[in-house]
Amino acid sequence: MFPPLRVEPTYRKLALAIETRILERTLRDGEPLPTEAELSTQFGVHRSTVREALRELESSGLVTRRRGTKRLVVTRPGASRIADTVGRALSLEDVTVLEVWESLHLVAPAAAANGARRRTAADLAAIEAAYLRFTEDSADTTRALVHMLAFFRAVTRTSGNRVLMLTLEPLLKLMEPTLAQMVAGVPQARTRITTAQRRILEALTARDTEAARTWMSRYLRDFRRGYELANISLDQRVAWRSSSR
Amino acid sequence: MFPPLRVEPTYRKLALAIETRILERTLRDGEPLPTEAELSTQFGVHRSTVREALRELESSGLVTRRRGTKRLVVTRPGASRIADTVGRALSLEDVTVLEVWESLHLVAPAAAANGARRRTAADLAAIEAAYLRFTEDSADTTRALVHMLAFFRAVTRTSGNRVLMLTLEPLLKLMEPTLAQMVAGVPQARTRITTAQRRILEALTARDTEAARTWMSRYLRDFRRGYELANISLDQRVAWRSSSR
DNA sequence: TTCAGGCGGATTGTCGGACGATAGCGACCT
DNA sequence: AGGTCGCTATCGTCCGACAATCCGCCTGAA
Repeated sequence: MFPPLRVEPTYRKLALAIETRILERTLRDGEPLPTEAELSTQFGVHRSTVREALRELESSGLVTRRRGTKRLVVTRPGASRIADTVGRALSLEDVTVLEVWESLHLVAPAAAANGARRRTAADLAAIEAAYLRFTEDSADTTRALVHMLAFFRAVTRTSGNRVLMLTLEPLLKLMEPTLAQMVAGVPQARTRITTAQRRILEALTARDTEAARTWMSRYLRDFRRGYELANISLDQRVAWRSSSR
Repeated sequence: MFPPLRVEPTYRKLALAIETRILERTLRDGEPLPTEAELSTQFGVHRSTVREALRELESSGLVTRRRGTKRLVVTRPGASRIADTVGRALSLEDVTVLEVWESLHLVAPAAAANGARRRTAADLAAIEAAYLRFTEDSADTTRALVHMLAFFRAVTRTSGNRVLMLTLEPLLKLMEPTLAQMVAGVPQARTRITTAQRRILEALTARDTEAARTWMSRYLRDFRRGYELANISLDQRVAWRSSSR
């Protein structure tokens, strides 16, 4: 018996070849890719084929085009791109708000606890900045939302674990719409959020692991309570709008 | 002041248009995409342009080609594709084994605890199957590894949280190489793994939330210990080989 | 010297068309 | 009914062209 031999089309081989170069750092972050014509002659294939390969790489975020520029440059697929990919996948799986909330409730308190040990002064400053911005802008739901998310990110960053950060991002993006609904619909939410954020900040400042964990957990449980008050079902599927990027 | 207007190339608009149709379920999972020529005339663009858009969708896993077939069909980007994407990103971020281990140590025990409440008989059967296969094949490192991962997946599935499952997958993929090294290098690992897996299985059977959490946590701490014994540094970057898929 | 502006070449985006390979499908034969 | 053959549609790749525009260079003015 022979293994089913699979013939990959040229554009895929090409994409894989370039991807490999990027993964092994032969092509490094920020470096411009060769021009299409150059790749075309180097690999001995037609430019159309090269372009198909490039679209593949572009879509996976390994190369991007800086705004208003022509050449493609090598990039690392950042958190926001991953969030898009994962968010889309989760939304297609009909994942519910509850599942996302559960996951957030798993990640964030742990991150906070970790952060309480490792946080630096700079970390604290970033968190406080987000906190302050929230208190200032809490009237405007849209802005408030942005600052809430920033708070989560800042706290998670203190954990020093990039996997957590990358995991967090899609969760936030998926929570965003319902969260906005909740904040808009529950007047008392803003003060509760402020309190919780302050407590978390204090705990991190004091390097109090357990307090950080507890308050973050409480914070998130409050979300859940807010959902009930705002009459938002946790069983609804997460919303998703594909970002044009 | 005008907002910097961004002109998207046609292939991107096209990809976005089709993606939208998929996201909103106008094009459903399993359905074949129209042919390139058809799309070309429908959208009034050249076939090359269509193809570039298709490569983009293909790369993001929204459409795939079944083996030995011509037409592209609409698909949901499954766990393994997400794992690829995330794994690649993490590896490019120079994430360390420790960070991945930490994340796994965060997700898996929680999943087990959740699972202890919700697990069905079928879940248990799946877990036991993985467990038994491991005990049988534990001599062969490669096979043993596969069964270990299957065990994780099965346990996580009981949590009923698809976000966790999707989160787990890249972690496992990233742990795999070092895990293999560890299992191969530490003889006593196999019995310890067997014990831990049995305990976890028992806890899930008994619906004992805390025992499930504890044993899963212990199991993972054992990994860490095994790493030390096998002289594998937790500070090394995770390995990654791009899968041709 | 330095900076604004203008010019030309290089590069990308899109198009028209062509052609071989082969998957899919139906007709045909047994 | 089951299997085989051959046609056609569709994909993969290529050739070449052309407009838009980004980029770098050169020039002229302050």
